[in-house]
Amino acid sequence: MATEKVFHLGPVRVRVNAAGDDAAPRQRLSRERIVDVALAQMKERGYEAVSMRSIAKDLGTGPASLYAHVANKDELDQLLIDRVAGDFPIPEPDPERWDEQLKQSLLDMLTVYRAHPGVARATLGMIPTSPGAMRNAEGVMALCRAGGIPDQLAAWACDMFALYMGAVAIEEDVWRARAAAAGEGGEPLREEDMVAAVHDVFASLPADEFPLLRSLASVMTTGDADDRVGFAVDIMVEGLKALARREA
Amino acid sequence: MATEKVFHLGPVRVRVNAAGDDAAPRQRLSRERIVDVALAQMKERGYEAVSMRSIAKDLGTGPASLYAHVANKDELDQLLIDRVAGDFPIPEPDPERWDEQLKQSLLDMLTVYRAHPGVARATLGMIPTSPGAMRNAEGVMALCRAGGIPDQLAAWACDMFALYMGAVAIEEDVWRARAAAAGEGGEPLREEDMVAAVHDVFASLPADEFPLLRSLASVMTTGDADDRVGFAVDIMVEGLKALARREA
DNA sequence: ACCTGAACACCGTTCAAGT
DNA sequence: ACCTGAACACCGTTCAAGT
Repeated sequence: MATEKVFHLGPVRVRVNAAGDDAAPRQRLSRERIVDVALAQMKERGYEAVSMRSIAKDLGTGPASLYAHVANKDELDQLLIDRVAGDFPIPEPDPERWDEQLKQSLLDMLTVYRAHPGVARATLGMIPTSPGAMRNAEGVMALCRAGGIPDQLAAWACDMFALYMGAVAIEEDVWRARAAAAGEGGEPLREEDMVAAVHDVFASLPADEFPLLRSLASVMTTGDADDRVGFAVDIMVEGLKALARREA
Repeated sequence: MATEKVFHLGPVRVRVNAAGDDAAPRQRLSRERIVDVALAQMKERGYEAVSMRSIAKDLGTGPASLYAHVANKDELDQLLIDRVAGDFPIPEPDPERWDEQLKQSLLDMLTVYRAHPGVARATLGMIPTSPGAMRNAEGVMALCRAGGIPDQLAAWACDMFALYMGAVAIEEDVWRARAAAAGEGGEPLREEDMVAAVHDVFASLPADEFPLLRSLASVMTTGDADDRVGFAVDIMVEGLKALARREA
């Protein structure tokens, strides 16, 4: 509609992205702009809220227009992953402290996911062939080599690491979305309230059938997300070392 | 419509579930029957394919009718989990072989999920307060106690185990759904073909940026689902033992 | 109390038509 | 080649009305 050839319409030159545009900046569409909008919407309102239609609306067009640039929503999800996975940092392996480096790499994965809420959900069931995911896997394999981990163990560990860290990110995402949805018609529910609620569920379990959970209610609900993830990362890396020792 | 009071309509007694009914057995609705149909549909066609509407159709009614028995789809998902989680077997802890028992328990979780395809998807982001999940957690805690694992480690391990095993089940589910969808208009794609495809992706990576993945293409794609899960279970339990030793 | 039809506000995707 | 409007076949949920 608005082409670049329209000049001299009045006293001022018409600019395509004039500030008065009602949230519909008419540039040419592109995969890049579609991905930009999708990521922005996910960050703002969560994975579920992003649709072909919502993206199109923010771009000032209809959903059909997107299909000239992406085959379908699966491909769009793949593009989001590609974009985000490029942020994974990979360290130079140091045989003296490869295990600490590996733990840090895993935590970095989560940091990247957290910086792009919603994207982790798109990874479920995707075979991770994106360049970013590949670089990450190459980095993990290199660290394992530096630590003398047999290749087969390292390969399977790669798979496990990606699946677990992705699952954590997805779970956090679902939680955030739920909390936001609950807060839509009132104040958003606070994390400590939910923890307290879970604690009470444990504490009020029947003592005969659930003696441990009941008496350990506090222990079961101790620690925040970072504590739990830190523990899981420890378990995975220490477990990997233990298996490698056993194999040798 | 069809009530139990309709007798003597002809030579034979009218039975509510007469074989001639066109897939619409009109009994009274109930949470139980709704859950039955939902599970059956998930097993048949995967999580994505079951909706309030598809369930209602199989029950011979409209979607609105379901809302007299379940508050919404989230609650229905919770009911599915409750039903399935009841199948988790829990062993009597034996301090001599608690670790092997724990590994078996984790594999059992996956077996139950596999017997009810789609249900694992419903667990994402649910706080596992269902009786079945509770029994499972109690069982894991008891095994950890038998193994002398400190309570706090055991509690966090519970969380990690559930998240990882759920993630595996979900991933398998997504894969199955994708394979089935691809096979809708042709032959369903075989597992070995997909593995071969992934192998080729690794093998054709640029050698300068991905030396390890490229040369280890075979190692990266070795092993079936059970190999990978068995390895992960080993890592988690051995890692837990290692952390417990370090703490002592 | 339980069930229903019709409606509301959404989806992803396709397709003929426009420029 | 790129974009569009309109349509198709779906969603979850609500609500007034029926029995």
